[in-house]
Amino acid sequence: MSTIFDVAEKAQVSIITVSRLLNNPKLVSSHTAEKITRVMEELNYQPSQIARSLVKKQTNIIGVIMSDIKNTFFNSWFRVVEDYAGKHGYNLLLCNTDENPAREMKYVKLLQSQRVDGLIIIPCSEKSVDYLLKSNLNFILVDRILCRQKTSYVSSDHYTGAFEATEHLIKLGHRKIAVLKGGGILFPDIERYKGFEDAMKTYNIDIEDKFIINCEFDETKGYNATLKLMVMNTKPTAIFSFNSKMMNGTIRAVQELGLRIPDDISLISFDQIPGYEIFQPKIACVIQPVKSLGEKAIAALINKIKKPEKLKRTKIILKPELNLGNSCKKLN
Amino acid sequence: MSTIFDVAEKAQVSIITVSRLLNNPKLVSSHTAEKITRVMEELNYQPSQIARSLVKKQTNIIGVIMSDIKNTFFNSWFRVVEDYAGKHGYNLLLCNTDENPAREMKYVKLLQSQRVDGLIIIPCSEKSVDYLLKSNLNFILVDRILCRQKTSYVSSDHYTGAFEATEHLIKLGHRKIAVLKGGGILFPDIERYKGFEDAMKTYNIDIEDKFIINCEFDETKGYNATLKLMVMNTKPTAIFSFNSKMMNGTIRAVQELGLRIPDDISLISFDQIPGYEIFQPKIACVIQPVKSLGEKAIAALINKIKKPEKLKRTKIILKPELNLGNSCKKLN
DNA sequence: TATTCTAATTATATTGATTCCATATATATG
DNA sequence: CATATATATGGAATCAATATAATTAGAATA
Repeated sequence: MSTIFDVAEKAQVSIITVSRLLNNPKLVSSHTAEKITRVMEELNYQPSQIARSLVKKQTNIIGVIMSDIKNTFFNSWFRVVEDYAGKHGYNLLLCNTDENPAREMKYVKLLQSQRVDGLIIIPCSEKSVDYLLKSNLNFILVDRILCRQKTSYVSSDHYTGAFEATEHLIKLGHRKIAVLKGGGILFPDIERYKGFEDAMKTYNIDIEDKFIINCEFDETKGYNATLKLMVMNTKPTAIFSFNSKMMNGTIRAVQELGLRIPDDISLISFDQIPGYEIFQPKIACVIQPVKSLGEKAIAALINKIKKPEKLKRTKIILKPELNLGNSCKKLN
Repeated sequence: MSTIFDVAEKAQVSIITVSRLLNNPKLVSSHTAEKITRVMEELNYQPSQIARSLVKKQTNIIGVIMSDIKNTFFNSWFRVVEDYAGKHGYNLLLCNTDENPAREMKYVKLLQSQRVDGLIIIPCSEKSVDYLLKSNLNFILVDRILCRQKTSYVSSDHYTGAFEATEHLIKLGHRKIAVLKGGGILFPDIERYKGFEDAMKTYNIDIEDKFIINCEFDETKGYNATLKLMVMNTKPTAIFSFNSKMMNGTIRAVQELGLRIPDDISLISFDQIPGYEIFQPKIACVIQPVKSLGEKAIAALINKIKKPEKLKRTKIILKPELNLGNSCKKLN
């Protein structure tokens, strides 16, 4: 790989002149500029971002830490972030944690070591966020609000999303509503359950413990839970899943049992299931504002990077949308 | 952000001792090591990969250029690559081109500028590959073989995949087979069409021009093409789509027309459609060996980075698998 | 003609690490 | 006791760029 020295030597100028042509071409005479440009092309020269970053203390790289890019919600979100970042001259180092706190911490330190200009993180552990707060890295949380008093964040209103989904079922006459939830550790999980709980309370409906199942956002566990639910003496009339993976499991189970949707069981879920556009019935779902979640987060982060003196925290909560589909039956 | 100087000063040692502790701890006395470690924790010190990279001429970053991470095939593949790379100490800079050659070229130069140790690319343009060949960057092509005589690559056997899919239809008695293909520019598209063509020739079946439609791998175009196909005087009995997006469009169209799969029309596609596991009927498909495509590519690349003297090119072609599903009808 | 100004170019220091070589101290060997 | 060896530490150069300040040359002004 050729360096600025090689270019300078071959063009018979000093390295500063080459550097200046790259950074402030107006200050170089057109004759010299032409000569240098020719040499740069001959040598296939690309300036080293490494050396540049060392002096400038700025890498033009933003780190992205998330759970799993295979998840439709996350990869749609990521593309929004990438496109926006690209337009502003930033590139993205992508790290998937699989909700593993140790892996998350490892990645945080690694990105700090890489001297990324900033960090967008969909965190799974408070420990990494604490660490980030101690470091002086610019970062913004997405989807999951932790250390609420100190951090910048952009998130969906999980509470309201769940409240409205539950209310929708209640207004259709459902009383026996089962919930497939996570382990109660992640922020969205907690908020969603609160939303469900409050909706039930608002309409004076008792929550039956046996209908509330921790499936850890896992497809197979959703499948098993559904099988169990549907052989109970008093079955639920509706199942509310806290993500699309568990809903996938539910649909498989329901089909295996030969039940019809929504005639035998009503279904509603957070996030669109894959294949939503194609298959019948369309499963009702709470849709998160992916585009805004991406754009507002990356915009706020870049803003923070460029104007570090402006210290106001970003606190954005976006309302999700309820998509009714045709998987919920009106009970008489 | 504190530096090695800060640590050295506070611990009252020289910077080399600090550096040595990080790189070869055995050479530092336990007493000094302890002292330095304490200071590093106090200062929240993480060594600068930037400075390190400058001296070592090695960044531990691998660039990944692909079409679109939203596509299931690509994101599954990416995770395989990331997990393997992570285990070997590499991080990934991800770049999505949306099949835009200009964007691809921009990213190639950018990654060269970032001095990535290597590059995995699912290319859309021969120009970028030519440029890479002129540069001395380590790189490997995935899925799409370009400049075959000079490059390293890992790809599916698109030809055989398409041949076998076509043969499957033929053996079920289909003669009027429609094909939804791309623009005939991308390598997999060309190979797949050859496979289809050769299968038809092998069984002495004429290919009808009106059944071969360029849908540019686009869902809406697949939808429109299907609508058109199904109102022809002589309709096809089967549709073979070259990717899952166009198949999505086909399914939507077929459902809108009130046709049953496979009774009224048989369907087969490259790649699994989203929701494959859940919905009936299961659409027959050619499944590419995602895991191998990822692992073999990243393994070969890392090998090349670590042993640059070993100059043998990697040339791997992996056979895809035919998944029969229940979307193809046997004609009598 | 001397002086001032502007445009074009360059010398030197700096960034945060590693590498290579040198040195100091302590212990072992003859 | 002198010398050899091992262990622990440090000095200076280096990597490829930019920043800051300095210098040179030519044109404009007094």
